[in-house]
Amino acid sequence: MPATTHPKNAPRFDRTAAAILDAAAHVFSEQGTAASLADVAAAAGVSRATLYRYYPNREALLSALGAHALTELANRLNDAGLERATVTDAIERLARALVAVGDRYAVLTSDQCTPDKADAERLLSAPMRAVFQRGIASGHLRPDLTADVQQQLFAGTIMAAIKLTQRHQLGPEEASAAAAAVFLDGARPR
Amino acid sequence: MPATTHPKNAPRFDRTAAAILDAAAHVFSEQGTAASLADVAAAAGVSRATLYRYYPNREALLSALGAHALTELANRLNDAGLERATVTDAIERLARALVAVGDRYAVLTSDQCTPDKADAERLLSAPMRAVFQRGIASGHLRPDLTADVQQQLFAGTIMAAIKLTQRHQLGPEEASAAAAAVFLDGARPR
DNA sequence: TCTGGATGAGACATAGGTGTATCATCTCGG
DNA sequence: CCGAGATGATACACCTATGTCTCATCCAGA
Repeated sequence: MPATTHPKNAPRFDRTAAAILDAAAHVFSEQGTAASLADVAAAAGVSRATLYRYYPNREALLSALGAHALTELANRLNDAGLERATVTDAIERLARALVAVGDRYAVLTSDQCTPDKADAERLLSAPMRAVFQRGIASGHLRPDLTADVQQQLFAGTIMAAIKLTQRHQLGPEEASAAAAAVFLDGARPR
Repeated sequence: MPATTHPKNAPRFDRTAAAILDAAAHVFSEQGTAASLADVAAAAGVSRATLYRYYPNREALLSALGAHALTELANRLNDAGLERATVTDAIERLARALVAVGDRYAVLTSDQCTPDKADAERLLSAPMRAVFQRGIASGHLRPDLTADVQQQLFAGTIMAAIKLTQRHQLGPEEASAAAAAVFLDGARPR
């Protein structure tokens, strides 16, 4: 029973909850997480009172949104089978997954609004770090830079790719491919 | 007469103005541009009333800060002599300049607070774009990605480098070097 | 030393967001 | 068809930040 979609026949409660969450993702990614909850409610086609019935305060909404983003991303990373793939492949899949999810949740990374920091570490940071560490150990990634540093630089490239998609300069596919290509091989032709 | 430093013998007016601007850069880069002006005043060692005497409202302060960042960056880019250098050298100098200035003004990029968009274009975007366009034309940069796209990806790498310095994981020198190295040659060893 | 400009402290009105509560209305499922 | 739960509209108190104003004080330069 996939909970990722929002079927019409789902209980009304779940549907409005999801609608609010979607609206929050949309509004926050455009105006920043400081946007008024009134705007979120309006974007969800719901009164302000209803929003507060589902999420008693801003923190709860932000936290729920973070949890939603986290599980969606974790699912994609699971499906990607990072540990069974080449380091190169793993990084390309990582790029695809992060860009696909990130264009709606990128704002959440700047504000520390992770529902549970341990979950984020376990579901995101750890698998990613594993890829970079494996890459360095196997000689597929440069040994002169820490796994952590390379991960940060990769993240920066991904954020740029997300911006490119948000400005409609590139589709998600091309953007993630460009990011992975430049990160792996550089902007200089071989 | 370099205006970049704040000499003790400068008129008191200029000194406090600069102190407020410095404090604003510091506070905003830590708490985001939505931080309270009371916090900025406190960080500047100045009363709230005084801050308002110098900058009548938040927008004026933000605008002045943007102008300050812009001129500082423009000076560095001028000194870098980008057009007289190799594309590779130009990119490395670009990285150094952006990281050196950016760790205090990075916040300003997310919020559109540029004093004058035309100035930003003329002083920053244009020189940078020139480097990337020249690189593609001369075969020093990959031809399969637009100059604009490569510039965005480079910017993302720079933002990551700035974060690395802010977290004290790397010094500004190492961070900009790492960013330039990965951007130019990729994370994969040759 | 004297004085004018700069400052700090604080009061003040305003605006906007937040979270709570109430009540009438709607709507969907049994 | 009917009723319980969901919703919308609205009012409310509260808080925080903003921008303005006044007045006493301070300090540097003439």
